[in-house]
Amino acid sequence: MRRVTITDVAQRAGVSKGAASFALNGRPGVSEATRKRVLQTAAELGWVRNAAARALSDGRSHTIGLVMNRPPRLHGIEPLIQHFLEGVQDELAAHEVSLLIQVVQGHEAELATFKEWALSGRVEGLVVIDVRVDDDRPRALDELGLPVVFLGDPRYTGGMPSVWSDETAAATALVEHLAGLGHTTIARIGDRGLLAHSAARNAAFEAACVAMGVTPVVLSSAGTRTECADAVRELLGRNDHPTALVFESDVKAVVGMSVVQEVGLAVPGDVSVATWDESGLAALLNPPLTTVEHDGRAEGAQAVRLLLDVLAGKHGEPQQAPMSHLTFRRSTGPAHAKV
Amino acid sequence: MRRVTITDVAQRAGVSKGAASFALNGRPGVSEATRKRVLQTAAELGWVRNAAARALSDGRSHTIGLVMNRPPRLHGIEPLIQHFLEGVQDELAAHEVSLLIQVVQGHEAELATFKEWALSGRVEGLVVIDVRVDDDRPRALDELGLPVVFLGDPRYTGGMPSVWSDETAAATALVEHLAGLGHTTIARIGDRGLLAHSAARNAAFEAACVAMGVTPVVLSSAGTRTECADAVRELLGRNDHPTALVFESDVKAVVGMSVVQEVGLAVPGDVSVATWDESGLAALLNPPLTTVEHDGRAEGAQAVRLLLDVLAGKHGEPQQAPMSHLTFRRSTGPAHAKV
DNA sequence: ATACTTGGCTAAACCGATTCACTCAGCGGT
DNA sequence: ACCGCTGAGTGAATCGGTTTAGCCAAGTAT
Repeated sequence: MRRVTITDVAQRAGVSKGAASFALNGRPGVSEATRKRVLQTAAELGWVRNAAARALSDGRSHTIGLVMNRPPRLHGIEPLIQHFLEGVQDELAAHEVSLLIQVVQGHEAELATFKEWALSGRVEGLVVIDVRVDDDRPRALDELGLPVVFLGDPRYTGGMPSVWSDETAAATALVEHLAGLGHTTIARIGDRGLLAHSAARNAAFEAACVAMGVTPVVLSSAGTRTECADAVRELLGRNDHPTALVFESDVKAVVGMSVVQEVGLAVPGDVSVATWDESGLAALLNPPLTTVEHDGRAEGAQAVRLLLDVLAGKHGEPQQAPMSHLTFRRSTGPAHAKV
Repeated sequence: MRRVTITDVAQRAGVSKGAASFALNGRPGVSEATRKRVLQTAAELGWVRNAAARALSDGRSHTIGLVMNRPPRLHGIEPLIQHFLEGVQDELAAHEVSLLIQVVQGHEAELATFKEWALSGRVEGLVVIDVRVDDDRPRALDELGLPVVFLGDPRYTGGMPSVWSDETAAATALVEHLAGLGHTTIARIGDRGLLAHSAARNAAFEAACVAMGVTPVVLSSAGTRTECADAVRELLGRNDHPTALVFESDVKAVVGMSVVQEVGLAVPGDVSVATWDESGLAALLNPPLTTVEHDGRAEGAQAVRLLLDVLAGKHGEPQQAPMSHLTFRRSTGPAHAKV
């Protein structure tokens, strides 16, 4: 059984191909009566627009791209990405745009994908994640002329359109909470590789500590879970080790807490633990974790809205994502060992 | 700057459009000298084949699809899926085929996506994951006539092409290990919703227990992490509670171990713990987890190879994935409480 | 009554590739 | 010298839409 084309619909409805196209795309040029008739015959015949033909003729692929360049075997897809993708798809579906995802390994492969996509016209725009502080993708993409929205601080994207979150408020609230519990040395175990959001959290954390008069220890060497474990082991081996640990993600917090146990310390008795980027695990652990949560789904939707605006020719200023939110749980408690 | 088309390349190389196409696609019909000249000019001009035009003219989209219908807010993308996607992409990249991913919520939305893709010609074939024991997608896809490879036991796919793993060997080895340690009641906390691979594991686990003379307790109600925690809490509250717990994934094992601690029991002192589907977390926990691992990446690549075979007109029998592998770690130990 | 607009529609060009039906030159065989 | 054959290459049709130029009838202004 042959596929139904717009010509079939037009014939059956007794109009020309062009008129059918107008009707099916909601443009002026046909009477309401005709439009209705065309739409109905299309439905009857089960017509679905051929994606390739449309892309070829209107010069737009109606597809946006996303490259996941996450070092293999290091971190799994941290759970955040799923919520993010859900938000992306929700928003795209509402506008009948598809998402092309490419999983690559390595920076070069990522840039090559961008170039191929741009030149083959496969995507009209990109959402770029995992912005780094020394990121060269903004420049590369600017050269390619491919519309793009970054997920990260505009400071690192050359002012190109982006969605980012100011972590100051959450970091301050978290540090205030811990300082209030009597902690005087607090460590943050961040990612390796200087991801922009990680760097922003580092800075916000450090500033908050200084403001509260506590000593910050900031580690940015824990990209992998193994490195995270090693970092915590080293931290806790110090003489005056920190009495509170703040992690970059809940999975890393799990790893960190294992190390705490392993060296014979208790949470929160000896060491308090908190984390960013929680994924539904925090409340179920023992003890439940204090977390800074942000809404990955909302960010995904927001990024797509911004990208679609840019594609529609609007300006596309960087936008701030919804504020992160702090939830207190039992993993943080009074520091009694010292003070 | 206009995009470079094949016409540009043909003109510059002094041949017809048709000849250029032959040359660029490695088909007979042009001399070696001409082919080389065309390829070189294409490279010089930076020509990249327009995806839409090619799809339209040769009637193939050179794209396969994958729908992720994972209930939102329940489990995150369990880590396995990332390795799987990596394998998929590796294999696809080698054949210049793209991957279209759609994240949907709900069964209806998934079927609608299949239909839309089939009718719009957006994808040539599908990889379908998370096969359930009562899955109606095989029938639906058969009706649509869309080539597909399932990731799951062929019993549940109506014999359509699939990649699946026989869990018998791994389950037997695991149960033998635990029985050898003196455990006489062993529980398996599986997923809700009767995923085919989960059911297969249940069955293999149960059979192995019977063969070894130990009492199996099989729960299939722990789809979400919360449900998993509740299930474990209930299990450990029983009079003669199981002394060994086997989980469906490492993240669930983490949740389960929290509950074990919470009720004042120790791992592996009072309760042994093991898990399937590990994602790099198992070795880092305290204690490190005994695991049944399988190679998601290899499975992804294998599924794509099979699908490409099917698309090439070959027959496509169900295939077995590489065997799972058992790794012993400290989370499993002797059962001394009873026996 | 004539000219000018406007709404509704048609016919044809076009997007950029692939593919098919041919032509043409050169070659070998008889 | 003629015939057929083969390999190289051309030109046009084609895929299924979108879009543009233009036509016609009805309505409005003059």
